Amino acid sequence: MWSTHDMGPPLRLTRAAAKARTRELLLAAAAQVFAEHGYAGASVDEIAAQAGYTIGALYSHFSGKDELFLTLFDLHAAGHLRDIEEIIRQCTGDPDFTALGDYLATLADNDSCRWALESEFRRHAMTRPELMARLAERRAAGQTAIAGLMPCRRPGTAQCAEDDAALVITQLEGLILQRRLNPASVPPGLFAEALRRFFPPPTWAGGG
Amino acid sequence: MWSTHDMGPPLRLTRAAAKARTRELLLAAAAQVFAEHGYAGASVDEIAAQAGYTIGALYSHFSGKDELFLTLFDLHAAGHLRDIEEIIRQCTGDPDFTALGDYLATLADNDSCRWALESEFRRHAMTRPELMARLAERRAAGQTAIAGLMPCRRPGTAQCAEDDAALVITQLEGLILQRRLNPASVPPGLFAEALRRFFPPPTWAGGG
DNA sequence: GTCTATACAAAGATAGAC
DNA sequence: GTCTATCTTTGTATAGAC
Repeated sequence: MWSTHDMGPPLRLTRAAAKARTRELLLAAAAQVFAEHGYAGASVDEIAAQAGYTIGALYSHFSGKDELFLTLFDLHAAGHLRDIEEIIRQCTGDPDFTALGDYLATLADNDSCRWALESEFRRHAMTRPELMARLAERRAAGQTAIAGLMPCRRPGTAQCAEDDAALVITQLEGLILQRRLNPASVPPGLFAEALRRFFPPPTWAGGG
Repeated sequence: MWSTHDMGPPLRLTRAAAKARTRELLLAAAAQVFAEHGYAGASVDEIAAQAGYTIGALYSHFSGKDELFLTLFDLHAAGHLRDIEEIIRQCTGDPDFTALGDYLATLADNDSCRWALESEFRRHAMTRPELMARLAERRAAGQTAIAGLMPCRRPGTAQCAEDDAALVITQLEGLILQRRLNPASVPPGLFAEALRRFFPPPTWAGGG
């Protein structure tokens, strides 16, 4: 036995690791609560409780509600970029976008709180210039990454690829959000259909 | 003189009209405040003050914050449908969508509070099944209206037009929201470009 | 590092005066 | 129909015990 009390094995977590774990739990809980109630409607009390702690613990990790929110705001920028990289990876070897369409539908269906949270970020940013700039910046980065994939309609103009990338991103994002509201209206095949419009196959399928 | 006091002309508004006017002022103020702070962050006090009244007046017109929000929610559904009708009207006689593109850009630029409010409606609906159903229903109506315009890729299937309409709506809406975040990334011409992808011209412009 | 207790402020809603 | 005053709840943040 390791101890006089029935504690099981000594926690293998170092103090630093334990602290980091608490922080992660708080952030995950915050994501859920902010997604459900919005920034103002979320109470730090509920966030702490959702994570299995009390406000005291929360305030020892974050200066307050605002820092918690801004931390999530930036964390989700990273997640957004990872998604785009995954989408780009799946583009190769999936000429008719069936697999990628399924992936995007799954992306919409999982993480129920994620898209509500993104909507809250957007609304919040819309009335706060400094957040709006940060959001625009992160979206521009994603757009440039997608632009590298675009077949250029009018070769020679880089702007053309950027414009097309903006179309792809807003189209896919719009479809994801619509699928969350009404899954039947956006079957996985519709994602593929949308993508085929932007990335036409190298060979023409003459109807007949 | 009309009165012993310096009141100016007797208000031409009937009592019913005056009441309706107060109601409209309160609704307009509520739209602004909900857009800026979200549902939970908006205080009925600020809404009333913004309209030029106090809470007492507000509560004589609405049962509370929730009824105010839901009334706006349904009012904006009507505005949404009017937009779509206007878009459809502009489609005729605008073969390359230049005018319609400008119109959509203007739609994004005006009513700064409107799109923040729509984002709030969406986020709110995402975690409330009954609101989600109402929102999905109103969007389905708009989609069907657009579907009537679609050239059918695979004639004979009505589902095809509905699918294409879903693509058009999510694309344009996504562009409008992106333009609000960063106008430079979505010039008016990009709306036109997007529309041309869905409504190809009857004659092919052979590159050359 | 986490919890309990608490100070302090803000907001939703109601009652009654005018 | 609108305003003022008030009740009550909720929530942020802090202080101090362990």
